[in-house]
Amino acid sequence: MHTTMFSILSEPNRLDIVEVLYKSPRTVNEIAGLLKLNQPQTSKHLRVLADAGIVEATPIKNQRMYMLKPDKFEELDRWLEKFRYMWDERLKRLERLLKEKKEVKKNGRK
Amino acid sequence: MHTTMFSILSEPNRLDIVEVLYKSPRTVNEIAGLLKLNQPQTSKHLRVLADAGIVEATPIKNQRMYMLKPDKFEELDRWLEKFRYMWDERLKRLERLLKEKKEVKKNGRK
DNA sequence: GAGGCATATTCCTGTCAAGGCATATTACAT
DNA sequence: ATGTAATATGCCTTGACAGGAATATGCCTC
Repeated sequence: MHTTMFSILSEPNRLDIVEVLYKSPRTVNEIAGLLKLNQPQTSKHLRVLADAGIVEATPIKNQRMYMLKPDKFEELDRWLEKFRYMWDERLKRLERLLKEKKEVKKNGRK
Repeated sequence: MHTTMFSILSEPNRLDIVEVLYKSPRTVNEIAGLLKLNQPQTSKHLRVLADAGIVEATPIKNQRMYMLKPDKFEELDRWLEKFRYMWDERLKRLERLLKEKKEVKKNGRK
């Protein structure tokens, strides 16, 4: 279900975290510092993100390095694929082409 | 901001509405019927979707025909673009290629 | 193994948004 | 103009969830 992905990213701070991690992996305190969040809330958001598989952590020394996991984004991308027909010009051209062919057929039958 | 798009689609019934409208435009009652929602909540959800520009209605007789608007989906798609590097194999191949070129350069300098 | 950072968890509180139900509005037909 | 079907809005209650502050846990270093 995509609703979980959506609801998780609908929280502005979490979206910001994703935008930060998209540039490079970060520790909790780095994230908190960059986004001016308190450490506890940062940890909480990261927990939510991690539970959803959007993010993963690898321990390094005393700290935890968080980074994005591709899977959920890929999933979302595949879902969006369905709607691409609405604006994809190549597809529109294809449609026009098919229409023309139909016309030709019609005229041919006359 | 994409948070609005996300928060709107995080509501399961609204996502369902989008999935229905993706197949074809529908009137309010049709949607309510298909998804077994009460008419008032359906109207409310449609209002939210319309206010966000995800959906638009055209009056036809006594009813309102709702359909998807491409813009927001396109926007979302462009946003996702940024993350595509994470799984897109073509890009990974490209990266490898660039790396190889670097190596060649290095060796050439020796 | 004690002290010190880095991170995680808990409890509390307030806010916000969805559902249910009643009702209002609009557009059409006659 | 009045009745009627289609849709929209208002009000209320309830549940979910984010932030704040305090505290707990984990993991190094010495």
